[in-house]
Amino acid sequence: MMRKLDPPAKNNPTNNNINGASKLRKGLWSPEEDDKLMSYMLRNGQGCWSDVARNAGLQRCGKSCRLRWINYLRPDLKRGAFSPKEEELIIHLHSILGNRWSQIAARLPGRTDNEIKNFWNSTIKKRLKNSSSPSPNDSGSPEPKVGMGGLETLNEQEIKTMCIDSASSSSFMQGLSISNQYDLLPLPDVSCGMNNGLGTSYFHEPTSFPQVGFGNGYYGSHGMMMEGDLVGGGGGCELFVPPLESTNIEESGTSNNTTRNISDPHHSSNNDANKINSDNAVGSGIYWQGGNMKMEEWDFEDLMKDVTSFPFLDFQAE
DNA sequence: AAGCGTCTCAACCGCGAGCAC
DNA sequence: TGTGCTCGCGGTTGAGACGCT
Repeated sequence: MMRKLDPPAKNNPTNNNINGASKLRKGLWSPEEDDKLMSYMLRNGQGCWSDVARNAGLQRCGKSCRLRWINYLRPDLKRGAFSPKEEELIIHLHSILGNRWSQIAARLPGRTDNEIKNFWNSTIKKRLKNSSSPSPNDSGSPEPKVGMGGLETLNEQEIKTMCIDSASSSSFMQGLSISNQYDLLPLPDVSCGMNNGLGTSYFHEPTSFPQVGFGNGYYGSHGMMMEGDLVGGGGGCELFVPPLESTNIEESGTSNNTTRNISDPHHSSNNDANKINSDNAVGSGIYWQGGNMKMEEWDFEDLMKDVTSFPFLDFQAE
């Protein structure tokens, strides 16, 4: 459902202050603002959001720009209703993760945490409430419970495919960020994703993102950096299974202190770019979903250990 | 057609974490 | 160590769409 733009000065009093340097706009975004933000992001990629707001000529706070980009403008966003499979996956992931919407969104291609949160609160929550089996986790506690989401209707391959899609989608910003920061560098080699047989299932929507290379999102100085298991045969990168955030960094890499969030402007929007690449080139670096690697690895991993009936979890960190 | 209640979802708010100085 | 800045997250709000009477 698309909203109309705010009527002038009704619910958006700051509209009248659009020319006031100290007054920031609030409320719905106009198409012009969207254009500004979109073109800025396409040209420059993600950096410090307050700089984005300033440099793009927007009378918005950086936070608002970030939200708008992430939830609406990002080219890899999928639009439209949730498919039954997505729904099932959401239910299941929620049963594991609780209200960790960003974690759930990381596993759904082209979906945002906000979108999933809204969907849950408006649709699933109600449905589960009305059904005979109440929500397993309405309280938000990540208490592991399995088998209530009907996920058994998904076969293993379907689930894996969904997660693969998720990997490409959720790591979009990394590719964007890096390619921007490395303006002087060649575009990341995304041949793995784009030219090497990953096919349409990898990219839900063909992107029209001209200058920004992204694919699997795991880039290193030699083209890509991947963490997780490659499954399937031939072609090298035919299927990429993203690691769950619970992946144990120490176990996966050769170093436990080289992990860096490359989408983090504090780390990546400066001349360290090359250093990041070289420091973390293939073999040691693990980049996954904007630095969420640290996110409560302990408890999520514990939780995941308890979940045995969910096929796609088989490929989680060992 | 009008009124009203419900639903959806974009956007805001507040908080905590990480980082630089 | 303290302070300030920025980011990211989850919770909440509220306008508009929708459906029912």
